[in-house]
Amino acid sequence: MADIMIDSEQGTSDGRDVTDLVLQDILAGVLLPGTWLKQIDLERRYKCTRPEVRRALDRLAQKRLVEHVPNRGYHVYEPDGRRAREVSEIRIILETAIAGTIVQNASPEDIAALRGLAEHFDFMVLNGTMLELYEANLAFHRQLLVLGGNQEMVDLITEVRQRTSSAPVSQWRTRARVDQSSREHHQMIDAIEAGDTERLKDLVRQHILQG
Amino acid sequence: MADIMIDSEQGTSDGRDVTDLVLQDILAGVLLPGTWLKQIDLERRYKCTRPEVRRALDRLAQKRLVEHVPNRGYHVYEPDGRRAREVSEIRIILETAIAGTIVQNASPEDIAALRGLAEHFDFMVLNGTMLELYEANLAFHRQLLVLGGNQEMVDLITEVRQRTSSAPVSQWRTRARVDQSSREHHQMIDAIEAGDTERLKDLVRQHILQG
DNA sequence: GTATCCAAAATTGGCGCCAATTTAGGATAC
DNA sequence: GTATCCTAAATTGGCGCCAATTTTGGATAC
Repeated sequence: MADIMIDSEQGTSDGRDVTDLVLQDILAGVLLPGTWLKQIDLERRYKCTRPEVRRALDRLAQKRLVEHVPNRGYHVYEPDGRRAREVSEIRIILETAIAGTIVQNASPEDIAALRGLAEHFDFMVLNGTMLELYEANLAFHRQLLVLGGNQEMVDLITEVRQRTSSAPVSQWRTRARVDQSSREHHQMIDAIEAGDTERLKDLVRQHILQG
Repeated sequence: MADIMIDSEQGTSDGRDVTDLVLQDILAGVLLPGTWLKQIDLERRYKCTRPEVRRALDRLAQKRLVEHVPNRGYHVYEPDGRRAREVSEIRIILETAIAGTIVQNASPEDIAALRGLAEHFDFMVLNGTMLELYEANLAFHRQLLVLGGNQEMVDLITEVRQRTSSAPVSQWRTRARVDQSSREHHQMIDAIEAGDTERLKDLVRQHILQG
């Protein structure tokens, strides 16, 4: 079993549990696809106990972000093109289906809030870490989806996005890709403001397929 | 904490893990909404160890079928009308979105297989336990969804259906409801055979809203 | 240099145990 | 009869430990 030494360490004292911390490191590209996650290494890395590590790994395995191999341990799943395509298809279906409701529901305050989040993303492009960028993107999209009025769908899409290793490092490989994401956020808001459901659908579709 | 004595017991020797067994009992209405699931009771019921119980409960909590209350334990979630409606909406969106692909992809062999599963459901109406009926229904719907060509969606919908306490006992309260489900299965197959996508969509919508 | 074997080291898996917390029931007061 | 308090019993939470399994690296043979 390959022995990957992990340098930086984070404790669990900030109220986030180990599952979140491991997930962050997967999404940030620190724990690369294929990496074996040794329980004793994770204990040291995240300054936590073995049972906490085990629970986190089991949860991530249930979400299929990591795979459990009995007696050998857990490793980060390799990217799977089929899964990524299928997830994108699901997202397009769901997110375009609620476009009309979003347009209908959006108040001026909602639109202002979305603008704020889109601008926060822009700020993070220039000033933030990759993870901060990812979280700003997620915050924007959650806020957008909330306008669809189906909380289960918001949670489901948020969760489904994590199912593939569409880590930030692979999602935004170039500055041009990041800038396109940024433009599309603003264009989505414009479409909502203009009450243009079809335009919003097109933008959502394009945005998801870009990633 | 209410003390619910559970009579029947099942071991884990048949290869299914405790998570599945608990889930079955929730779906079968044996473990009712609101029931506190005491770890030591589950150990006895399923003839397994505490760590196995804990893992199962954590997994079910992650799926939001049970709620974890720190230091008090886990209880089965009460039915939530909002969640059930939202889940139905999600299912309608997804399952009607792939209706066209299902119609396109279905070979005569596929249609025959679906007929077999629909007939199996009919058989279970007359001869099976509630749980067997539930599983026959699930098998039919999975097979139907597989024709949509998106494996992630099949798994997702299967999982999402479990998110609400749409237990068999509540889904099919009357024989009339069961019979309607049975008729609709066959009508869906007829629509697929006839290449009638719109008809299939209507039936899927009606079927989901009925439950 | 490559293949095989073996023993030590490393790691996983899971059990037992007990501290921490909650519940239940009896005693007491009003 | 109801409310409050207290204590024992019950239960949860989590740690330590060690058996089981795998990996690693050195020795040996070809």
